[in-house]
Amino acid sequence: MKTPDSCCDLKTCFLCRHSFEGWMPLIEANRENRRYRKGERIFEEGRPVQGIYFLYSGKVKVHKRWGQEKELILHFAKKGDMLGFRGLGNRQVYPVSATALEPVTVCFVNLDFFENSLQVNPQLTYRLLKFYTNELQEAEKRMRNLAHMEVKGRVAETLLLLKKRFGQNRDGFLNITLTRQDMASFAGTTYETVFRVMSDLVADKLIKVSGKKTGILKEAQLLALVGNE
Amino acid sequence: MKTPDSCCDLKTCFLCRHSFEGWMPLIEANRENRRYRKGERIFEEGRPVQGIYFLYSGKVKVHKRWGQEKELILHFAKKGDMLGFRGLGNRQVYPVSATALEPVTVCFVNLDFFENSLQVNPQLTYRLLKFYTNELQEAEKRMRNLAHMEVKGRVAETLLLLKKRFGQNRDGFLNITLTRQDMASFAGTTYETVFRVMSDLVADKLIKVSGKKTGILKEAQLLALVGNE
DNA sequence: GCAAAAGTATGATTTATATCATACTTTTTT
DNA sequence: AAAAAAGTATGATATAAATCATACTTTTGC
Repeated sequence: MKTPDSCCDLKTCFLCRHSFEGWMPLIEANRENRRYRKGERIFEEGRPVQGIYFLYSGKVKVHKRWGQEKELILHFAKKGDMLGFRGLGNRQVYPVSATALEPVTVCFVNLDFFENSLQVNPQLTYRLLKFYTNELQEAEKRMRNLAHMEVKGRVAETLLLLKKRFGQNRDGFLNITLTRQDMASFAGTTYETVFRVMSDLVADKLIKVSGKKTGILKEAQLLALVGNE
Repeated sequence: MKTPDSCCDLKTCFLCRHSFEGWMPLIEANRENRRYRKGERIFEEGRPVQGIYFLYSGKVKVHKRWGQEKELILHFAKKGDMLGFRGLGNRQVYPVSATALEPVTVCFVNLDFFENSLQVNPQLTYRLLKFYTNELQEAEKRMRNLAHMEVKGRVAETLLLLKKRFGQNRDGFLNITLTRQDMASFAGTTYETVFRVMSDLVADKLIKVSGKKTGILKEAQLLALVGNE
């Protein structure tokens, strides 16, 4: 059942990296491995916070609902990322959902244990604080972009972010395949518009598309579309 | 020079509230009172982070540039609020600017001292972490709204937020007056559109406007415009 | 393995909202 | 106190992007 990189080694996750040595046995005692199939919810917006998840394999989207129909994807998570930390605030419900984009394995620790870990490991709290600051900066930058940048720029930005986060393989395709709908939900637009913008980008040879794979050809020119940061 | 509520009393600010007793003399030694006139910059996006500010009087807008012309206002700060904390991340530059909307007094502590305070006061770090979590939740909620909510809803939401943050006086007017441009920059739209939407709201008797004062008449109906959260 | 559901591709149409233009008023600066 | 700058008010026009409509393809569930 346990494969080397789909299970906690007590060394790589954020919690383990920033807790003091003596705390490890407790982490080991409190962690729990979980698996999810593609499309499965890891946690759901509005539900009470259960705990924090550390992603060991597979990719996950973190998203927030609007009405019945629409959603905004806030984050694409990969191996090594933390999930559920957005729920640590005063309201003890998840403000977002997380859904597996592929088969996923996580290490789960419940909220009480995580809170205890914070109390006992000041460095963990401090590191997490720094992490949050960066998240907040990112969020507010994207917020401004949603308010003022036009769709083409936002799609270009999305592609660049995907390359940065997931990289491209030797064929020059992104190491992640998303539906147009997910691309749209991240860029804050509709899937038809994503389709049109990407057609333009293909025509201009800034990107290539083959089936559901997308590759970035001219990063600099995409960056130019994003404009002044 | 020192008036009772425009100067640090070593009790009310976030730093003082969450530091242990013995740390107070150091805070006292390291704090610095500063004043700004209306329209003056407290700190500027892109500049190296100097430190953290605690607002003692006056109102402040926190905003982020887009290109030459446009900006998005992220936050309206008032007495008791912290400023500059968005700059605590890895990049040691302010990701936003802060501008006084009225005459302002702040208590300033430099970055090194604030970082030391975090190291020495785990409870301060923990409290700040909780604070950030809530900020991140707020930011991501607004992000989703900018992506999917229509302008009328965003303006309604802005008015409700202003009431919640600043309250209304006995005449039923908000305790803050903003230019249409600032309203627009917060709602992520143009000042002409804000004007039109507010005209509608006045016509429907949901709000009242007198000169530059705005009052909310029917909160429930404004909330309905915002729609499902 | 087949049916149902989800996703893709595209053109036509509509609509919300930005932009432009202009006149007037208030505030700030000198 | 006068001049300049910033903000307000409003209508006309333009446009980016959403919505609608339809056909086709791929994936998923039973």
